[in-house]
Amino acid sequence: MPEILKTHIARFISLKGEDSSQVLSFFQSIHLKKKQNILSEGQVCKQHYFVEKGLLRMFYINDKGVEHTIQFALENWWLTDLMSYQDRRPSGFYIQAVEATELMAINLEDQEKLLEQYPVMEKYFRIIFQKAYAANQLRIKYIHDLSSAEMYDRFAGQNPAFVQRVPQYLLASFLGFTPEYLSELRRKKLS
Amino acid sequence: MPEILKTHIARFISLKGEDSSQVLSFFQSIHLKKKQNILSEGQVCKQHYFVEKGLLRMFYINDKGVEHTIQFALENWWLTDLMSYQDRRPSGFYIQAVEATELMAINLEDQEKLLEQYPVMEKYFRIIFQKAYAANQLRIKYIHDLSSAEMYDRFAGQNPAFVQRVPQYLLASFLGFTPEYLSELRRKKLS
DNA sequence: CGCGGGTTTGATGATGCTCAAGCCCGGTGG
DNA sequence: CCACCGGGCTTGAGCATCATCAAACCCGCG
Repeated sequence: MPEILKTHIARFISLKGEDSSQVLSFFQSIHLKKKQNILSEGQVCKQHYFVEKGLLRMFYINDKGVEHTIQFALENWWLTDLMSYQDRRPSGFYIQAVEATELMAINLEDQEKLLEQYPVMEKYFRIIFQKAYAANQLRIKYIHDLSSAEMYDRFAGQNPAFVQRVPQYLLASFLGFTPEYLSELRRKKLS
Repeated sequence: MPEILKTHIARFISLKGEDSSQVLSFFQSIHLKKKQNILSEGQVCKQHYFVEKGLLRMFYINDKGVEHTIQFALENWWLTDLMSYQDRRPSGFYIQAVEATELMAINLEDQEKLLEQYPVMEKYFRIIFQKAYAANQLRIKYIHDLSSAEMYDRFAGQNPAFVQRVPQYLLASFLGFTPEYLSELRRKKLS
C-alpha cells in the first residue's frame, strides 16, 4: 500500500526526500470495502481522493431511480465531485468502491495549506487537472460521434482488462445505455 | 483590447504591477474575422487561446461530413485542443471564430518559460483547469440524463443571451442533435 | 438447496435521424 | 432599386436506434 502516491507525484515534480514525506503527511489513508460509499447525494464532498489500489466510480440516481456512472477512477487516478468540493456545496453524486479499495484523501483546508507550504504542488495539480480535462475533451467527442455499438466496441477494444473487471451493468451505465441493450450488442458481436 | 487577460489573472492570483506586465509579454494578441480558422484538422495545435472579445468554437467533421461542436469559448474563457497542444500531436479538430474575435495566445515553449519564471502562474492555470474540469463533470451528467428537448430547454433557459448570439445549427451541433430536430423542438415550444 | 443479483431474450414503442422539398430573408450585383 | 441568389430555417414522411417492461434464466453464495 505504501508510497504509491509519492511515486505518482514524483512522476511530475521533484521534491527533496524530507519534503516528500512532509507532503504525504497532509493525506489520510482510507480503506473501502466493495460497494461502500464514501460520498452520498446531499452531502458536501469534503475530500479529493487518489486511488492507490482498487476502483471507484462516481454516479448519480435520476428521478426514475436509474444509476448513471459519470466516471471511474482506477489506480493512480484522482476523483472527486469538484463542484461540491471547491464550493462546499451539497453534491448530487455518490462515490462508491466497485472493489475493495485503498485511497489517499485530502480535504480542502489541508489542500490549501499544502499548496501554500509547497507551491510546487500547484504544478502537480495543474498537470493532473490538465490531463483530466484533455481526456474529457476526447470523451465528449466520442459521445457525440459514436453510436452505442461503436462506443462499446471502442471501449472494449482499448480497455479489455477493465471490461473483465466490472459487471456489465456498470459498463452500460457508464457508456450511456441500458444493460439490456448491451446484452443485445454482445450477442450480435458473437455471430 | 486592453488588459482583459491581466484582469482575469488578477481575479485568481496577485502579481506585483511590473510582474503583471512581464507576464503579459509572453502572450501574443490575435484578431480573427468571422468564420476564420485558427486551427485546422491535421495541424498541431500550437497555442492556448484566451478570448478577450468575441466567440470561438472547437469542432470536428465526422466521416459523413457533419460538423460537431465540442465546445464554445466566450469572453474570459480559455480554449485549445489540449491533447494536441500538450503532446504536440496533430489535432482532429478545428478552432474557428463564430464572430470577429480578439484573442491572447501563448505557445507551449513560452508557457513553460512563463511557468518557470513565475511559478505563481501554475496556480492560475491550476484553477483554470480545475474549473473547466468541474464544468465538464456537470456536462457529462446532463448528456447522460437529459433528452434532447430537456437539453435545449435547460441550455436556452440558462443562457438566453448566448442563444441569441449563435445560429441554430451551431447550437444543435453543440447540444448533440440535428438542426431539423431543433426546429421541431422550437415549434412545439410555442404551442 | 434455494435465494437473489446479474444477464439474456423478445415485443412494443418513443425518440431523434435522414432525405427531400419549400420557404424566408438578407446580401450582392446589375 | 430591384432581382436573384444562397444560406439557414422549417416541414413532413419514413426509418433506425435504443428504451421500456416483463419474463426467464444462470450461477455463485449463504
